Amino acid sequence: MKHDLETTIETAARELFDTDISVALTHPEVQFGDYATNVSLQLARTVGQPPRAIAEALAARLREVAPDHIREVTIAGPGFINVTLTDAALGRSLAVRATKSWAGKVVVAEYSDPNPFKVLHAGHLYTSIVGDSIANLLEHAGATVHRVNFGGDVGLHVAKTMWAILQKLGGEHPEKLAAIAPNERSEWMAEAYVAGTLAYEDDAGAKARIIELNRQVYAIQTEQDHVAPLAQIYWLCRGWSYDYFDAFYERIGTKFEKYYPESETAPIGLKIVSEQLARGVYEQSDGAVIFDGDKYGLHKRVFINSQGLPTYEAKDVGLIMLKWADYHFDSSVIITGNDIIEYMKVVLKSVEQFMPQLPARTTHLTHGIVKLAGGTKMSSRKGNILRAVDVLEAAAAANKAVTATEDERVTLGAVKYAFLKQRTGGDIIYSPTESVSLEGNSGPYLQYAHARARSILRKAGREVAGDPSALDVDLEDDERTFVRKMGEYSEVIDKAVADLLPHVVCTYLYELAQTFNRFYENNRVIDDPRQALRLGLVEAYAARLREGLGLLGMYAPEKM
RNA sequence: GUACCCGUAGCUCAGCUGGAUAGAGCGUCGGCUUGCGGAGCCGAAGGUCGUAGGUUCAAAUCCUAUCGGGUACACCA
Repeated sequence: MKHDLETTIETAARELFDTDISVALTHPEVQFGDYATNVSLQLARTVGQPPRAIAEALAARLREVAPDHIREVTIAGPGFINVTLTDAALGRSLAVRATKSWAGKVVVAEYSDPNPFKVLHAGHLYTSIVGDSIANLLEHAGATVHRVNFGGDVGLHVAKTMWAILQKLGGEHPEKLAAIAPNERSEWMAEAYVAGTLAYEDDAGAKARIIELNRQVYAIQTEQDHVAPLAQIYWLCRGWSYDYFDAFYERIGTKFEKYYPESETAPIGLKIVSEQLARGVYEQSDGAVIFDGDKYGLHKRVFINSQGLPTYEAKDVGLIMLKWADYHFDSSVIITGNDIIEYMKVVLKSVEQFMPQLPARTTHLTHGIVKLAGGTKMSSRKGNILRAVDVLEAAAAANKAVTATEDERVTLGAVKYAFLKQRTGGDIIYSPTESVSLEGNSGPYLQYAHARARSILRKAGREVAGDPSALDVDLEDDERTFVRKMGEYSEVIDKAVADLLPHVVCTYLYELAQTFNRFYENNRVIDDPRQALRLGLVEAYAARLREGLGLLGMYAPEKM
């Protein structure tokens, strides 16, 4: 309907004024109608007529063309054209589905990216939730999405943790690891990382040993050594980290089909960068291999250090190659923090020099960091971080205090919604007491709204629901406002998918629930003469809430 | 220093491919329950959209400058 109207106006503009203009209808405030456009204001200059005159001419044409869809066309203000649909046409808008704009496309979505041997902090929770929702949006639009994860199972952070582990064990004694209970492992390793990092900074002897351990860990990987005591400790603790990640992802309801450890991408990156060094893409500088981004308005970065070890840059080159080999994707979406925007530009620019189709298919989406209210900055280095579990537990405590229930699916919904309702890109201010609120514009508000709608349908019984998209009665004002809001659903989803912005869904669902709550405050559904119609509307409403919450990775409860 | 991002109500944020009186939530104050789920609904107070110019019939939205905050800029990830 919307698209038809836009085309109609564009055609009319061409015929009446011999001019091409792209029309994008908007939803004005209810008082003005269902759709509005300001094309006549835009055309006034080129056409050389007053905007209201242009509007009148276009309005007249609209009235002729679609009398069965349009109830009224009015001109308002300086020259806005406002269109009010017939109730039947408005009802038909409920049957419109979101566009399958990604149908048939293969997408690799990389997000979360925690490092083994380190703790999962609030930022990982945030990036995982955002990434999961974006992947959901792509899937909903028809894409085949492969969710993958990238992390450093080699590197200095591993060596730091390993150093402290050796201290704790009193040497290379892998057998002593059996004494660590499974539920204590992640905490035990997190402590080791903090201790190792402090030692690296404060103790020259420890620093030298850690650097040596770093080299040894690389060697364990390249030689696939599973026998030496140090190697046994490494593989066991590495496994603990992945177990810990899997448990966390299961808890928050996301799942990856593949981890790409840096140990796998590093040798490939090293090989590719070395090959392309010979072809002049990369160059030698002070003993290292760099890419000179200055030529492209970017900056220089080291891909292979002067010891011949691949840096993160080369590992990322290897990752791109592996993803391509594994999936031959139409699109690769990488979701990370803002801090690596410039870094990623350099890496992609370098790959563009020898495989231009890969960067062309890659989209780097970024988000801000999670800040504690009050401006405290978190550092896993110092150990004064807000861990992912801390956020979940603070939310659980808030939920319990308000509702006396402990449904983790509701708690998780509160956290996810609190993070997702803000536009991706900026920093998130997290306050344990306020951010994860259970009222107002919050996850539980929407979950409660769904439970409430389902409750109405349950109470009414199964025989009553009709198909509101085929309604043949005139709508009352409150009903009409409600239907109109529901009719926007597919447009909103299309927009969220086009921009890959989950908060668009959040904003809409909240407005939708508010619209229903206002309707429900003043109108009966059950035992009303208009029960059949209204139950149909409630059913359509509940379906939208459920689907929309699903896109956000949120559970839509029947009761709560 | 260079580049990029951000500055909208007391707080946290929508709105930003220019358009009709700048919207929510929280907080504050005041109402609604002998009714299908009150985690709800209604109302009030609260804003020079950082500042100054510019473009335009029209600027929170585009351009320039400036102030403030953040991030990134060679062997960490």
